[in-house]
Amino acid sequence: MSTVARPSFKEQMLAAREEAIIQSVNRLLAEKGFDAMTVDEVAAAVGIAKASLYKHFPSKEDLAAAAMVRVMRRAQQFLHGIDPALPVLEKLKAVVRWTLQVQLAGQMPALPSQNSSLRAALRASRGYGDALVEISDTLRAWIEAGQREGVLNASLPPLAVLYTLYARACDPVVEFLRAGGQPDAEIVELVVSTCFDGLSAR
Amino acid sequence: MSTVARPSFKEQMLAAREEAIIQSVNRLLAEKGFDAMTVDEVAAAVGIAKASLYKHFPSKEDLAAAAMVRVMRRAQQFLHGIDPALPVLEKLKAVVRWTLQVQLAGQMPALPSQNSSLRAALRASRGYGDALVEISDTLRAWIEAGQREGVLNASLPPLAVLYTLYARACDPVVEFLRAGGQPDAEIVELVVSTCFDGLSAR
DNA sequence: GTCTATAAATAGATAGAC
DNA sequence: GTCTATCTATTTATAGAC
Repeated sequence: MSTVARPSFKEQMLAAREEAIIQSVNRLLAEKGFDAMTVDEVAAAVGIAKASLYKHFPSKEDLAAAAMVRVMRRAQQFLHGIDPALPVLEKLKAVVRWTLQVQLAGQMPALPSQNSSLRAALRASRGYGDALVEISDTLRAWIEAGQREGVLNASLPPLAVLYTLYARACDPVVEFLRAGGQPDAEIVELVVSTCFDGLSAR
Repeated sequence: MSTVARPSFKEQMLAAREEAIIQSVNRLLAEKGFDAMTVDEVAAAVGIAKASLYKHFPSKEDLAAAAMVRVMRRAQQFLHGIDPALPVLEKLKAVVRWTLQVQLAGQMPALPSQNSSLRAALRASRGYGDALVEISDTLRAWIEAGQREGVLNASLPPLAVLYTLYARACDPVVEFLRAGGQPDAEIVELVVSTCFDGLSAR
């Protein structure tokens, strides 16, 4: 189809506009979270009228879901770009480093609170669920390999390891350390270190 | 003063009512966070009219701040009740276990988003700031002792350890693991284990 | 202090012209 | 598609009777 092979000028403009919208939403979701973010703020940040926003996205939930889907796709891209020859431990650390950098860049949307309307929208979103499943499958395979190889603690359920890695992606310790004046590069290494090596002496 | 030595009946009723309010606020803050919590919900949960709430607390921010101050005071009480003879590592693990149990009980208020009106109220609150300082001083002393004794990783800045412990108190991994069907007791031990021993094999 | 009723502001979402 | 103007519901907060 020609629309895939060569998007028309109008389609390119549309896509660019929607990308700009999603970027603003992403930043606001990271700053204040879904509940405190207002559609008026989004419109002001993008520089268009609120009614125009609603021509692109039918609701505030869809707006936020689109931003979260984009983050998930970026994560997928990052996973695909990891050198398969790397040791699994290095792969997993690279993933954590990436999520920390996204956080430090103010681009990691805050977790929606339980029973939020956003949660429902995400569950209904094909793109979000599919990406989450693919990412989880990839990470789980690495985790299980790491446990077989003896580089990861084999007494932990793989699911617990997976969730622990996910939790680092929205770890408030990043915000605490930044407020404490730590440089970004040190924050990344401190969190990677405490995540994989723990607080106890080795 | 007799009001301290023997509170009148009316004062006792007032305190009990305010305690009931704060408990409802605490639960709602844990469930939905400050922004998604409404004063109407609080009034409905307590079973009184909204206007009566405002006779006790002058604003939604004060309502939430009171709940968070109560959590901090509970934490102080827990710290004071820890056996001083325990090894520092056990003291710190006990603190983390306590915060995890508060989370699992649905009693840990969600962190207010940055630049929130609640943040400002907390900064202005004497009770909150004082409790936070006292708790931090106690924990910092234990952390530094642990590093001197060689039971804690001495290459980590004490502040980073402190913030890591604080972050466990609102760690989303608890919610993930619970959704994954783990029993509460296992969640506590998994998080304590990953926090102090890390994900890598030892 | 507790209530009912209401104010005042703001939220998400739409109408309709261009 | 973008805009201005507006609707409707909700939210924080208050007035005023008891």
